[in-house]
Amino acid sequence: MATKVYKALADPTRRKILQLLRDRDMTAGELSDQFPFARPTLSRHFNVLKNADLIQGTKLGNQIVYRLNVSVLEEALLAMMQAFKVDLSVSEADEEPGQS
Amino acid sequence: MATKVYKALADPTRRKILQLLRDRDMTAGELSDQFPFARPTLSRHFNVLKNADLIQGTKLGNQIVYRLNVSVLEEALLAMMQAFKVDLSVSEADEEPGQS
DNA sequence: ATATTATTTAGCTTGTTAGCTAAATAGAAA
DNA sequence: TTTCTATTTAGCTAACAAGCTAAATAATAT
Repeated sequence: MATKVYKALADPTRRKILQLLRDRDMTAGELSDQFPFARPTLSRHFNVLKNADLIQGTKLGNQIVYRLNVSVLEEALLAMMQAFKVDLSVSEADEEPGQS
Repeated sequence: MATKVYKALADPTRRKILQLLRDRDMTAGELSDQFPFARPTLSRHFNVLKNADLIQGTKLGNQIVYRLNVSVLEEALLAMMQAFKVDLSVSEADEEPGQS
């Protein structure tokens, strides 16, 4: 997975944007209203997320509707787990056999 | 989960350190030898990872042995998945019922 | 005590990031 | 066409991050 994704996730504002989009598509303005920052600031955050391919924007008349790229996010997290060899499977049936 | 962890993961050098420690504990020097950077640079990376509680260092005589905090890493990734409502469970048995 | 080795801390430099305001673009409404 | 609204782009500043070298610390070996 690209460093771009990790970098994109490193900012709390961007993480919250992703979480908001997890629930529904939102326009740039709607998203911006959730934050205490100026619009251009949010606009740049959108751009970072777009460059990481985590969201995509579609022009709809006057405004831009942003949508989460769910599959990209999922694959990113999966790749992360593989990179660190973290196994989050459910069953804990068998213990590692040790000398006892 | 704290922003510290996300920030710590945002740097490729630090990610590689974690991966190396995934296999075995290593001294600061051993780790440094894997990278084309000066020791003090690596030292600061160790510190960032320590502050995120992802690794821990133990003085052993002359040197410092770094060890991965596996459980912290695992919980971090789990929290990440929950934060983004990503479900990586195995079964894909049932499809979402759609109008057809 | 002195020197050697391993590591960190301090201080500097350069590049990046995240905030801001002002200006540009683009579509919708009048 | 003029105005209004939504959003982005441009350009600025301050803070942060990551690299470096030189110096400090701490343990080991001579």
